[in-house]
Amino acid sequence: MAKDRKIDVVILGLLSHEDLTGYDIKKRIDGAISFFWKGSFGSIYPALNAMEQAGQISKYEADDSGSRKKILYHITAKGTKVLKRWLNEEQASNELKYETLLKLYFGGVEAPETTVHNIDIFEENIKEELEVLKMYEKNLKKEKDNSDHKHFLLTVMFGIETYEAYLRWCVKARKMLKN
Amino acid sequence: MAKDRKIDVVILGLLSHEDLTGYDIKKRIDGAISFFWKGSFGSIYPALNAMEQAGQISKYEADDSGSRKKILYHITAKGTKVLKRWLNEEQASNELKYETLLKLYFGGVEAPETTVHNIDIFEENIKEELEVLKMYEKNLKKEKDNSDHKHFLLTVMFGIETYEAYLRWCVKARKMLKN
DNA sequence: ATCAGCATGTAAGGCGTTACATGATTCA
DNA sequence: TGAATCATGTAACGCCTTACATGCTGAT
Repeated sequence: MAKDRKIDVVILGLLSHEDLTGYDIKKRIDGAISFFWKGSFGSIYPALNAMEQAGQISKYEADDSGSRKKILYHITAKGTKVLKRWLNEEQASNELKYETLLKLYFGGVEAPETTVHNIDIFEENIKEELEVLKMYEKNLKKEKDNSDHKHFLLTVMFGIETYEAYLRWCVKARKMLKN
Repeated sequence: MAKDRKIDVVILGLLSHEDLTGYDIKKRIDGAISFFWKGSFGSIYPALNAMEQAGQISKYEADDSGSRKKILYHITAKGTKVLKRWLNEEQASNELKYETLLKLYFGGVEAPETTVHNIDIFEENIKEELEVLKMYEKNLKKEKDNSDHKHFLLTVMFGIETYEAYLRWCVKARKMLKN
């Protein structure tokens, strides 16, 4: 794996469940993963080529009843090893980049209403995202508990727990700003 | 401000309170801000030059009782305008990049103990950081409540609220993984 | 004397986004 | 017929980190 290119393990992780096209991978990333990780086509396709060169994944064209070209990727034994090695590494970088908090921190140079307004917007967005996560949770709880679903559910629960904490904080913060 | 270079507003925000050297700015970023924003010398010094060229900040050498060179930066009226404009922009990018959650999401390919171990490590780190935040909170609550301290306190409270949510989740998650 | 911390900066290079370019298929 | 979605990729460019380079100051 290229030193710090984490998109690699995202791809390997997704391919460990099923063969996918680059386009599929993008869709998966935009789904339940999106709240803690992002990825664009501009990073996915080059990574797929590099990883195939490195022998971590293999590609084949879908013999899908004629029609258009569609390149499916499959994880190799080498790729699985890379994925497992990463899972067993202790260090993990966890970073928050919250512009809302930055605006809050420096909010003293403007009127309190400005800060309150920024909190309102943040709250709106979080409420929307929370709804989405709760929908994911509902769907995951319906399914029979195989090992993978349990893991997916845990990340969703993480999201719900933290977003609810955010919302509690919004209420407190507004109260404090209005004295 | 260069289109997406957010370090600019961090610098402007810090300079809106007091004149600082590049080195000071780095220290401030590594303090209470660090849990929701990062910045290195390699981004700070070039940004300072660019912003001075743009007239958002001005520099002068400290006439500080002889001794070594020390360049202090001061925010200009133009810089203040940029800062305020940013504070009043509605859009704000808030992103989480949590490798721990990625490892959790793909944890199904390894033994549950691996995932539990990753959660343990995460929990340890959060506990440590929570202690630091609580110390900040204690200090901020001691100080007389001027407008700035209120804003600083709110970001710290955000951190505490979310970190406590993380810790609650850790307990739940471990329980679920051990059945 | 030596080491940690103060202080400023540059260079290389990686990562990733946005925008562009292209074209097929499906559905209304 | 036209729009949305499927599908693959490239190019330009910007941001930022890491590592390097340099030297002073203050404390032990």
